[in-house]
Amino acid sequence: MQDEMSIDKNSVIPIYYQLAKYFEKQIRHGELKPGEALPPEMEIASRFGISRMTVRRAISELVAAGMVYTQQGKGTFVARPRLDNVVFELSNFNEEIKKRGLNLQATILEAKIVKADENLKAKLGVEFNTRFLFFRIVLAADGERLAYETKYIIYTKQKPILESELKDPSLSNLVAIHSDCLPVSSKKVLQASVANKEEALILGISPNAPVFLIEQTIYDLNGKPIGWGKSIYRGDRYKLTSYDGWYAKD
Amino acid sequence: MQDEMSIDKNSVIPIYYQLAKYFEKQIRHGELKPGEALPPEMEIASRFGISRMTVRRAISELVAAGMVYTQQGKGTFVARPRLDNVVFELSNFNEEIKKRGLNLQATILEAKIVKADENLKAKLGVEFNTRFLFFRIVLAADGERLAYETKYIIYTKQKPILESELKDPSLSNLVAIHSDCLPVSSKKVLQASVANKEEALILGISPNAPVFLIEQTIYDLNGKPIGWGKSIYRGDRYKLTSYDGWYAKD
DNA sequence: CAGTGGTCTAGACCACTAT
DNA sequence: TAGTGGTCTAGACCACTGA
Repeated sequence: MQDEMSIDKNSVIPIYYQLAKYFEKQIRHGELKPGEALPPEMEIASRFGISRMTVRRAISELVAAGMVYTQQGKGTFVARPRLDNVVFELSNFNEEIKKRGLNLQATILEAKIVKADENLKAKLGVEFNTRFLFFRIVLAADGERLAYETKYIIYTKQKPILESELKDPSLSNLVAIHSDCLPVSSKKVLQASVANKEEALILGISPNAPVFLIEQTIYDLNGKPIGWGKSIYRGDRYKLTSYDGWYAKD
Repeated sequence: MQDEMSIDKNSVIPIYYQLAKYFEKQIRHGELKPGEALPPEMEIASRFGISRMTVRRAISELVAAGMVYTQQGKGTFVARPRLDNVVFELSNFNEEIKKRGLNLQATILEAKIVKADENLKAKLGVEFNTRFLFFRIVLAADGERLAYETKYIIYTKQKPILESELKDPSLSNLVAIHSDCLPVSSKKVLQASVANKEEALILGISPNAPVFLIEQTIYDLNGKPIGWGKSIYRGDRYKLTSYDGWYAKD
């Protein structure tokens, strides 16, 4: 029982962090198995000679990581990893490309100010005459065209539009710059689809080739839609990956 | 200035929770804008007549929600909502269908014990003679076939396989039941694809119709793969939705 | 009832930031 | 140097659980 040696109270590393890592290691090594209880908080505190609040801080880290759960009046128990929550992360396109060391290129096909038409009115529920910044861009990495994006952004300020702004395909930034609205939430819908003729031509793939279709709507503080976009990603060049359970993060 | 009225110290609702909601409301109503500072912790504590630790607990809730961030030595500031992290959640297929009030049906097409072939050996890196439980199922809702799944699960126990077990298409449960390994992490890769002839026939769609293809690998504590599965979802019946930013959760 | 986790206090010292 | 957030303590009382 050299538990106490695992915690250095004079270290620059916080005690709660050392303690959390100590239990995390026990769990990862199988010394504490799912369903088993951790020692009571007071026992941990006295065993390591630290305060109960510090123990609780450590446990709250493990709770946040999904490795343990607490039950009032009963104790703290090792959780069973949940692997059935499918969470796919698609990092920002720009960042993703740059991370791979590729040369990102954004080509603006069209950019203009438009008034809401029937289609947009239905999608966003805006008044008929609302003005929008509309543009279409193609994203390419090392000369290969990968994505085609069509976007509408509410346009309330009179600020001129800089070409460089359009090359960062982040809807929320553009909304922040060109409207008085503050974008606070966003809904995206991802579908599997096949390229139509226009998309196939623009992306240099054959019609009916598989693509990801992402529709994004951006909302302000009041839940009012203030931007809409559609993105087509080449299915043969793009994958979404999801890691869950107790991923390592040491 | 009736701030103090917003906190009821005798309520059953914890003070830190009331305080967090108080600031959340200020932020949502635009009284505190992105970039602006919250009052110093000590000032909040004395203004509401509570302890600084309780204030910190409240702020940590807001930090976890992504609504504020702290900077040591400077202060606590309202965050700008991040809307560019695309995170698609696909809840467990069973739960999703049941939530919609549909009648879920799982049909087992095939189920047997197999030894690892070259393909599986390459994918999972296991020894040649490892035995696997192999099965294929079709998932349908109200008579309509929606998904087709092929799964391999390491089979170390001699337990008989119950038909009902196979009807819950959760890989991790099956691994837990039929192997000595503890599944702790999972990797899933989602692709846009088109149905091949076999898949089209089984799902009752036309060949080359768009589908989601999800490959899942399950790992044990040591990072050793202990299960693999491939799922085909009808693209015309399945969408993934992502909400981010400051979503409401009152 | 004893034992557990949940909340809260009133201090303390520290590291970091700005002036 | 003054002001901020980060960590930690040694208590306290509460709500919930199970024997």
